[in-house]
Amino acid sequence: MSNVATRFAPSPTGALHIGGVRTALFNWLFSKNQKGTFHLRIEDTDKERSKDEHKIQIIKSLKWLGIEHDGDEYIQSTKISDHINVANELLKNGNAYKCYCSAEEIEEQKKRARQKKLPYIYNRKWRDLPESEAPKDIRPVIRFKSKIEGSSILKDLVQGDVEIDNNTIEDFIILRNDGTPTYNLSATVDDHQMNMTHIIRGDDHKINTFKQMQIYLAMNWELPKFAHIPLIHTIEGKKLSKRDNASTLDDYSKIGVMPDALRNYLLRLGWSFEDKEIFTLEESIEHFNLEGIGKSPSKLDMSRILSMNEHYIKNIDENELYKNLVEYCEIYKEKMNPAKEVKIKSSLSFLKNKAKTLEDIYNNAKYIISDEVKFEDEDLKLIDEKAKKIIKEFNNNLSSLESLNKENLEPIVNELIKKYETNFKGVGQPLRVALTGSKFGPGLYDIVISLGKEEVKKRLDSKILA
RNA sequence: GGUCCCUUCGUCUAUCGGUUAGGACAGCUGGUUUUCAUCCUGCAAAGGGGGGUUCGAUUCCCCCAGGGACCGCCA
Repeated sequence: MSNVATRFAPSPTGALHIGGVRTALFNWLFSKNQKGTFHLRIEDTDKERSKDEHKIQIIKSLKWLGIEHDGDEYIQSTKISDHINVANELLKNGNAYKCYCSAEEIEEQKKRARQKKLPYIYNRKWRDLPESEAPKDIRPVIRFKSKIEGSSILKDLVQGDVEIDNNTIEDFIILRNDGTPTYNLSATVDDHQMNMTHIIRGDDHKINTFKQMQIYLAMNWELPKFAHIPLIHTIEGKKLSKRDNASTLDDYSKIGVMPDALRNYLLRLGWSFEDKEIFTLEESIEHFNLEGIGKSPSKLDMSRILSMNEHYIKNIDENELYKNLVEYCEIYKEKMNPAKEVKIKSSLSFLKNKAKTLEDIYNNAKYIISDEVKFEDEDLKLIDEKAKKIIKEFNNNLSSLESLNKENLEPIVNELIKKYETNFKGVGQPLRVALTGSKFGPGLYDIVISLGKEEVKKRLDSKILA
């Protein structure tokens, strides 16, 4: 095992976001490719918004996708005293200072900056003021003494060298006036304590990285390597946010996108390996690298997700597909009766032909899953007097058959077509509706054969068709 | 507004100075077909603009334009 260690650090404030899923995937793949470890850190220090149920949901979602973290999850809120200790140490070694500015004073500065159309940056008032001048009635925050002169370079594994003037980074707060640490401090201390070697995260963290690098430097800690991956955009080209629909993992699982398909789609969103499109889990681990990550943001494309899913539906082992279907139905539709397993499994070959999602397969298979045929008024209209005769005659002709197969069903249907001077649709559609309650669905012969002679007769004998 | 990042078919992308700019999804033809699909043919579709460097730029450099991210005592 190498010493490569990566992490995914979500805050448990909601359902797992699709952008977060991809970040987790990239971190996980990179560590696995490097024979390293992947860790999960729960950043639950925002007590207001953090919920245990979200944490559980996040872990479950990652597992659903095939991502499991090594070791226990690291709970940030349990490490707060460590963060505070580091803040005090920074205070002691002169890399941080107490700032006694009131909230009003800061607000005033921001307002003035806005008016002058200048960027707001804290004016570093207390950076050099002596403690003796501190007002008694204000509890100070602790600010990091950020570099003013020169510039810093981030050697980013995806973006290359990024240089920024140090004076554009303000003296950011590391400890609030209630004594709690802020994000940049906590994240840095945690990453160091967790011995992270590679920080792979969204582009939106780049400025944070410049702040965090300074903390590493001030503490004399070894710097991890950073890789900032471009964000996922909506079709309009904006950062995908929780407010956008179809932005969480659940949005996809609930319509019947399979984990492997989503994993494969996300893998290829912003990453490529030659012209290869389809990657098994093993292949993705084998080939994943940071070099293959593109620099430009990419848009989420539903039709690609669906066609990827369709590809998996058509190509994976049918036992595997059935497992996915059962799991899906249990969560989002209805629990499948185990007695139907054989029938559904053997019908999968044609049920899946018309499906882009597990939901489609479920809909196609409804006539098997449910013993009762429900009719829509609209469809019932198709069953006119002529249709009833056809159905009856078909039903009678069935009796003479030893077994059901396409070869012996076809002549019966063809004869009916001739006799009633119609086309296949004229015979097939009423029969399909009679047997399944729907105009759409698998081919007629597939339906009849899969139902079996007895069940077909039972359904065609229904009073509603008489 | 400041800082930083990005820019190849509608979308995801390949190309690491010389290609008829390739693939995939979507789209559109045609064929098979038993509705809807599947499947198979084929077609159409791209280097934001302007300067350099070079015998030669999508590729290297600069400028512009457009888009994006960040600018919390949230994470």
